Amino acid sequence: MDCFKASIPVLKTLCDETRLHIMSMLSQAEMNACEIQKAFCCTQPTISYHMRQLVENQLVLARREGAQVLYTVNQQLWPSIQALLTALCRAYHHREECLQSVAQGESQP
Amino acid sequence: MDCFKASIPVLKTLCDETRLHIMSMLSQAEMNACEIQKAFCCTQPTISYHMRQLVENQLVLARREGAQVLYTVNQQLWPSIQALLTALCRAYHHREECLQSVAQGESQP
DNA sequence: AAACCATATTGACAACTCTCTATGTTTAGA
DNA sequence: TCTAAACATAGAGAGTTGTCAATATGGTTT
Repeated sequence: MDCFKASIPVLKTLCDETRLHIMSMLSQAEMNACEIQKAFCCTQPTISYHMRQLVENQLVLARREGAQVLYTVNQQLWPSIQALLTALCRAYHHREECLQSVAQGESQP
Repeated sequence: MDCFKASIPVLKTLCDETRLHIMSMLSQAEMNACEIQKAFCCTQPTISYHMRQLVENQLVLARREGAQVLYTVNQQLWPSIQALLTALCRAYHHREECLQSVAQGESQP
């Protein structure tokens, strides 16, 4: 009940499309902000802003290496997060399929 | 990657303290909006607004019974959600304990 | 029908979020 | 030491969110 309150900052951080995309990129490989930015059509300060959110809320770890900062997902949290995201997307797509079937006049399985 | 995009509406819905509290109440028992409201110090329209978000985003199911509307958590999604919330809170509290230990000059386990 | 209870909708407003431009800081190499 | 690359910060503006008071709707009971 009151316990769940502690998870709000993480949920707030996750529910942005850009940050979610960054998370999925970082789950594949360690990257610096410059590489990350190339996947988006937004400015460098915007990416910097999102990286700050992700790091401050423990979703991503950062380590300096020379002039760059290398980012990785926090492996302590990522498996649980990924599990939920996968479940949500599965549920979503299942529902879409059902709606389509209905629209086409098929009977639902 | 692109899949996760579908989960954003659900995450946005979850990341509000009031709605999260409502979810945890509904996970214990079916309730109507009136009962839910008693647990909060906000107006009826505000609860109505939150219930709409929860229902529209499939987190909660609603069924009319006479004058009232009875709400339940969507059991298809709740287990995955609860698992993440629990994991996040566990991680959070573990971190808090560590910070406390450091503050007290103890050695971390 | 009238009064009442439960819920929904509308419009307004303060607070917050995300994005940008402009500028600052840090590090590496010429 | 100068320059360039990578990243951070500050301030401003548009859009979104959560809340409220006022009002409307739907169902029940008298």
